[in-house]
Amino acid sequence: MKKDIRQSAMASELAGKGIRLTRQRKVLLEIIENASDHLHASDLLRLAREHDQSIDRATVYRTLAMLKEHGLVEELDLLHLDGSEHHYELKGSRGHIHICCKKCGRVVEYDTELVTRLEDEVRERTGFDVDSSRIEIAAVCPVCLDQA
Amino acid sequence: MKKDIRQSAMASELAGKGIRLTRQRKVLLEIIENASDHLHASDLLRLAREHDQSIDRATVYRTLAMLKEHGLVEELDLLHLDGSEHHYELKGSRGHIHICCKKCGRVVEYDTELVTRLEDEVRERTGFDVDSSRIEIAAVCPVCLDQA
DNA sequence: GTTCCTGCAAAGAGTTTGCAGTTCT
DNA sequence: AGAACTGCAAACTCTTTGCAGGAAC
Repeated sequence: MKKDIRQSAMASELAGKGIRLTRQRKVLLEIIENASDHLHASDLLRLAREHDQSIDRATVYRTLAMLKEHGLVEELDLLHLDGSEHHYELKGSRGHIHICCKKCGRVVEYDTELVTRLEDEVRERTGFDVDSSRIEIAAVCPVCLDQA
Repeated sequence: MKKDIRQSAMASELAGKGIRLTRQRKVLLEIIENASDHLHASDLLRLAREHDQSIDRATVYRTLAMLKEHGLVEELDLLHLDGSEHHYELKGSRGHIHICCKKCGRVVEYDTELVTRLEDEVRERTGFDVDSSRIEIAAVCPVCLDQA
């Protein structure tokens, strides 16, 4: 019993704004929702084409831009440790950090209450109305440390 | 009495590594050291050409890459709120946060002990050897808030 | 004098856009 | 029916590279 993409949080969010759920977008949303990694546009295009050969690069970029604009995905660049493409992930409620290994390229996520603390402190001390934050750390992972 | 660029921290750091201080690099280093803003490559090129018309784009990119490699400048992208160019700033000892106003594009820096706390926590809890961190916050500044 | 660095020009990655036709609601 | 969306192809922005000559140490 496969989950219908039309019932996902993303899709209903979009439906409410009069945004059409096309065949191509169904494929893309499904991939993004089930992705374990941080995809970039070319990953997404490749995966999408496994389902539908005709999906175009432009559609992928336009869909990502649309999702970003509606606050459903977040753009990362992971410190450009792996080329200069942008990576995308579902926007979650809790703020988290991306830790990128400079040697092997592995990216792990880390949750901490300090992110919220930081945002609160900025809000209080600077008067800026904080919308979102992006925290990326360049490091060397334990596995690579052992090999050094 | 103008400060000699050869005595700057950056220049002596480079001299120690056998890196040549060319006419072009003197101009670029001086601009970067005195910059109040976060420059991007095209800013830097434009400013450099006011001093020396013949400086080439490629030299600017190569110099920035060299400085980054030697840990003298840091690359930022400021959440791509203002196009997709990379911004650069002198690498300071203390970690700081960049807060970017989504309306007017203004970028302010904010220092807090929480950055160090965060890095320490990541080190302890994940076993990653933290090298550097980049924290960027999208927000609306007080001035723009008033106008809303 | 040798090695490193430069300008030039061309290529490369990643992304965006205009347009004519198609699909969604 | 009408607006929104798509594929295609071309354009565009930012950045990198090969090469032959020039400058720093």
